Amino acid sequence: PAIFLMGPTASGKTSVAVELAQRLPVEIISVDSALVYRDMNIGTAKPDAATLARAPHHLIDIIPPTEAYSAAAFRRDALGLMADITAHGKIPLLVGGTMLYFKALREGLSALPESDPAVREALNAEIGQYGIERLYLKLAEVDAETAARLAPADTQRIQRAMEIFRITGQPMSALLKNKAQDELPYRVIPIALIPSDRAQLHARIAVRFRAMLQQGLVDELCSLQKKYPLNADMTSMRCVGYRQAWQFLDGEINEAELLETGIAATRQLAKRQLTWLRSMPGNIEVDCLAPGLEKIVLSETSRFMC
RNA sequence: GGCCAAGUAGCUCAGUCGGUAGAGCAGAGGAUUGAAAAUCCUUGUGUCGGUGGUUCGAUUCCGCCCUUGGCCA
Repeated sequence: PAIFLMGPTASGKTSVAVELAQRLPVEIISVDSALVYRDMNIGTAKPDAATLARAPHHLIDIIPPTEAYSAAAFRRDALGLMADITAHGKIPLLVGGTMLYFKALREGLSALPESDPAVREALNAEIGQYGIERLYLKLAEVDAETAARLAPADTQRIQRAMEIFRITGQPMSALLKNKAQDELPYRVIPIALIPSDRAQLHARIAVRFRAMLQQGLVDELCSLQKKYPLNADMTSMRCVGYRQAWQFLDGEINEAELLETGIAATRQLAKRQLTWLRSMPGNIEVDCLAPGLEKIVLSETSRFMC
């Protein structure tokens, strides 16, 4: 078996995972595109050292904020770890909020080329000079099917589709047709933490973001900027909280706006995560606001493992 | 106490030369294949502060009242 523990930001995933780790023969793998970054602790709500000592997490602090991770890299890393964990007679417990990673792990990815920094750079320059409209028209010439599927303003996906074409000489839509049927060799127990009351989740998010600012989120970003050659376009710096803190340091927004936009961005993240969860059938849903959440998840998990 | 300004969507505001109103943000729903905490798509009825008056018709014009700023006493 493999346990998937999925939930939006601020739903209490970590405390549930730690509780499970004390009661069951599991090993935790983080499924989170932000926790992979070293030295980004406050804004990512990374479990603290004491928690990590009690319940070690794989795939945390694995790359510097100057690098990029990906769904494919996650799938590769997670499969390797799951094999090791299983070989030692333990059960992998995958915990996190990056639903694309869960999906990639479970359903596999098509044989597409990985991103190429040089091509991406060239495309960025083109977009900067001529705008995304022109790139979209170019995409329509070489891959009408993908262009029809994408919104003309969806910069990131248009850029990726063009990147694939330039690297392989083939349209993305053609490559997607030979879908890799990588059946995940585990019996998945998918548990989704869903709040029964959105307003309560929002309240939690506000409290938590305020606390992050008090803990020194802005200072943390300053140290990051000193330690690494960062810029605002990097994946790590687009993370919720860091992006707004960067704008604050640049003087684009004031402190009140930092608080407001940071909280709003977190709420929007939670909403998108919930949309993902709704679109994934078969999840065992648990109300993350229920008292005794850890115990509920524990009993659900035990029930499905037998 | 007097004068001036403002009171319109959860917030910031626009607008209606009188025919019951619309942007941005927030919120909600959706998409999601190597950047995904990303990137997009869809979605706007609210006693137009209250109350009288003028009018076929008032959120719009007029009177009074209330609230909030500012200025003068």
